[in-house]
Amino acid sequence: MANYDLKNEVNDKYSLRGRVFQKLREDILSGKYKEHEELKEVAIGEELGVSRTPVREAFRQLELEGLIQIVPNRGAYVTGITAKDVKDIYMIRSLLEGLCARLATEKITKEQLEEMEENIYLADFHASKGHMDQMAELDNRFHDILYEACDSKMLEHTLRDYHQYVLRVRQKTLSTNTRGRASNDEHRQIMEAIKEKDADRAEQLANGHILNAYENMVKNGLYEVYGEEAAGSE
Amino acid sequence: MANYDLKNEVNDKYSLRGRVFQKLREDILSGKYKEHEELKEVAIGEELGVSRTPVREAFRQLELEGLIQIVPNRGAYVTGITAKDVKDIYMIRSLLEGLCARLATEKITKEQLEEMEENIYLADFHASKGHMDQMAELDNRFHDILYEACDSKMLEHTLRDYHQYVLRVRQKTLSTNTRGRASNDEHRQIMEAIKEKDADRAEQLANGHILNAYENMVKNGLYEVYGEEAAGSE
DNA sequence: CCACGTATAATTGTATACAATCATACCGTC
DNA sequence: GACGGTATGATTGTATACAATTATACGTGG
Repeated sequence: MANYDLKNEVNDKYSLRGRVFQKLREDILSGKYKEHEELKEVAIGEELGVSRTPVREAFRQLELEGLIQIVPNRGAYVTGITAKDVKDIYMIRSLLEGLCARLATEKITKEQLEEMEENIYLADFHASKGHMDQMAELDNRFHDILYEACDSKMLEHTLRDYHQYVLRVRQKTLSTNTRGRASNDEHRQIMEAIKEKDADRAEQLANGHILNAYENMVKNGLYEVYGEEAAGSE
Repeated sequence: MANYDLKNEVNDKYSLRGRVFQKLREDILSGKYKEHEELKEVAIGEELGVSRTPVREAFRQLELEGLIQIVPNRGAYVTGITAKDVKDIYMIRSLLEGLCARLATEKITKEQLEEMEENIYLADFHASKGHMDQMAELDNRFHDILYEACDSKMLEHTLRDYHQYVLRVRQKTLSTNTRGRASNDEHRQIMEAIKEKDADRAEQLANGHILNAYENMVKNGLYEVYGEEAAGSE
């Protein structure tokens, strides 16, 4: 559980610790540091041109974010995500995104609804052009809007955490054109339910949307991305 | 999102940082440090007989746990929880404890089931004697068993986080004898559903159990505990 | 050749020194 | 007297020095 004040995300940009934190998070999520790789304080410090102190503090944060694991007097290791973890996260997310959509039905602002509409419209365009990077970007943004719209700091934060967490795995999942289109269609349906103030339907759709994303991911070879361990773990 | 390896809870006992972290968490949860109170690195350090370094690292962790908020170059302040936050947490927990109970129906071990049974039996005894401290303890433990039983590291961790978080507020909520008994009865029902492998019923019961706990809390004056801000915030 | 123990190197844990930032109080000016 | 600026103190941010712990390599004895 982390960082309930989003302002700190801004703050983090202005301290060395914050920059180290963000950099390491990005590098772990992007796969630069692989699972079980050891992160050494001095090495990271030298690479970023800072001393051990901010690095250590960043480590402590990364540990609580679940991205690394610190073994006392030994070191910090990039956390392994098992296939079961991923499955569990999607189960949890399914429920919570449903709740989020339900709450958003009541609380969403006109501006947020408009941005959603634009997002979906744009995604249609990029889908037709096969622009996969933009599709992924828009997909992320759609969910972000939903998280904001539910007007619950707690829920928003939890969902962001999970969403960010699975990005490690998702990576190229959306890169099949068919899923990109289907996903965007589901976004549209969710938006329409919200627009029509049908909270139950919005919840159900958001629920299914996450489960579909998971199904698709499994079908398209999550197991190749997170090789041996993930496949073998359950 | 935090500390996915529970071994670290053990580790924490053996480092200064870990001890500082635990001590501060306890003190915040118990109310020794009140909302918006400023925590100063040197003061805490002197009080615990350690230097600023472990204190700072503990601060970073507490921030990610949502217990304090760090303002750069200013200081660390105990986080305020609004009434809406509490409500949202209970909504989220309701869903997730339901999921947890459902999963536990499949995965629970014989030993866990036995401990549950014992827990409920003991709670009956203490309820009849009016031992409120023991009741609270057993209540916590019941949920812990459930979290373990679902056999999902991710879900277990998330639920623990939230559970711990609301302890700040809950404090004396269980101290009405009537809720203590009712709560334990609900525990029994959940356990029986799990025993009979009725996952749907277990989920539904766990769902309701959390919502009931919330209802009761509101009725019994959450607003007195978390005075002005909590009451005014929504 | 293997097992065990010791020495050494590498790494983390902690303390402290110094730099940067922010709040406060004081003083001068209008 | 009010406003604004500067100086001073307090507090956090960062770097570095030192202590403790752990892993590795080597050598010795069996």
